[in-house]
Amino acid sequence: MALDAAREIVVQDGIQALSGRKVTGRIGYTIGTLYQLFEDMDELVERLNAGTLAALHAFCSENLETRNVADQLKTLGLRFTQFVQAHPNEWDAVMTYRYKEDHVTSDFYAFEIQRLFGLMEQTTDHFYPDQQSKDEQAADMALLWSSLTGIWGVASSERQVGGTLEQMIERLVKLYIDARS
Amino acid sequence: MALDAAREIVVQDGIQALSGRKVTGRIGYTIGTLYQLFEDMDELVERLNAGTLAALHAFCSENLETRNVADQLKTLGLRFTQFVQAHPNEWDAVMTYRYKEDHVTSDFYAFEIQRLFGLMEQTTDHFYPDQQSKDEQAADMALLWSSLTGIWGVASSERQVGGTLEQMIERLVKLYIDARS
DNA sequence: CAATTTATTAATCACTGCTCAATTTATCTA
DNA sequence: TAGATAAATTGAGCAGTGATTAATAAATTG
Repeated sequence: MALDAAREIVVQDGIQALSGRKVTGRIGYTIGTLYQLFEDMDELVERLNAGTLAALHAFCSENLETRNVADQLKTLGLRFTQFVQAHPNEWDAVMTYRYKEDHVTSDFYAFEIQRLFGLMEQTTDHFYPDQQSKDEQAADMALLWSSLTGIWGVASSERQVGGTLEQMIERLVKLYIDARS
Repeated sequence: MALDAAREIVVQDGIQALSGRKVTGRIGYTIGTLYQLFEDMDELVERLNAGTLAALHAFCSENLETRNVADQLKTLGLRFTQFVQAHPNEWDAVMTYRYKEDHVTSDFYAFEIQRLFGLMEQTTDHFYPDQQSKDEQAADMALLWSSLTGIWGVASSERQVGGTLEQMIERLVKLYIDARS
């Protein structure tokens, strides 16, 4: 219930509008109860964001393997764009929420990130045929993921430098394919 | 005085530790005075961050043109790394501070961003010889800048996926050069 | 000197995350 | 069923936050 309410608030008004009292108020409880459920707000948001990443993975991975290999990465980029545009505030929460200084990433969150990396690796395997180039691939995937998130940051700051989110992601994918083909 | 004090706080304890009362307390004033100087905290932080961007530009641009053209972009990437590592909290403030919903970017801030873009264009001009490819270049610069910021985000989340900041930026620059050569 | 303008204060408001003793509700046992 | 134990829930309270504003203090005028 708490997580559902939290997601509702984020979807409607963004992560900035999320507060513990709003969450509990929405489900007919008071603030104290929330801290029986979660250690702190960080944990609540981390669970919320893990759910968003799971939804992104589900959306990106459906029927992906049926496509021809060459276009899989482009499809992945396009689907990422579509998901983020369909869930702007939830994605904003994933990208911009700042955890406390001493926060350590939970396993369930790391799992979702890992799963997304796996999806990217799966679509780029043909660029890295031999086994010893797997480190190269991992580094490239990290680069692609970094760029993806960076592009979102710039594209969502409205100043419209560099074109739309879709255009920029398309450009990134093409740049990568040009360099690795 | 206020901006200096604010920078001190950010340098020492990070943007999360910045508050209006801390700033004014440090210079022997009280909170009310701060709102005579700045409309709100957004304006204070924006001026602070503009100063950081100006310092980055100064550091990146010195003696850059004396180097051979082919290595200028690599140098730029390396200097970015050095600056960010030397000023982690100030750069974190630039990257992670979230302005209010209705905040519009000030001219002095846009100027600093534009100046950095100019520096990048200057080092990549040889990839875009004819005039009609200038739009391509602008889009590529936005992509590079986006990726740079994204890399910082991933590299600074300590989980050390994808290597160090320096390694990832080097990889980005190489990828770009590979694709555009 | 007196009037006016400017600078500064500190109380106040509505929030936030978080804690914890007290209370209520639910479950289990004799 | 009655009583004891356990679990769930409350809400006041703390220490902060950004922002406002009437009152006060200081500086600058004519």
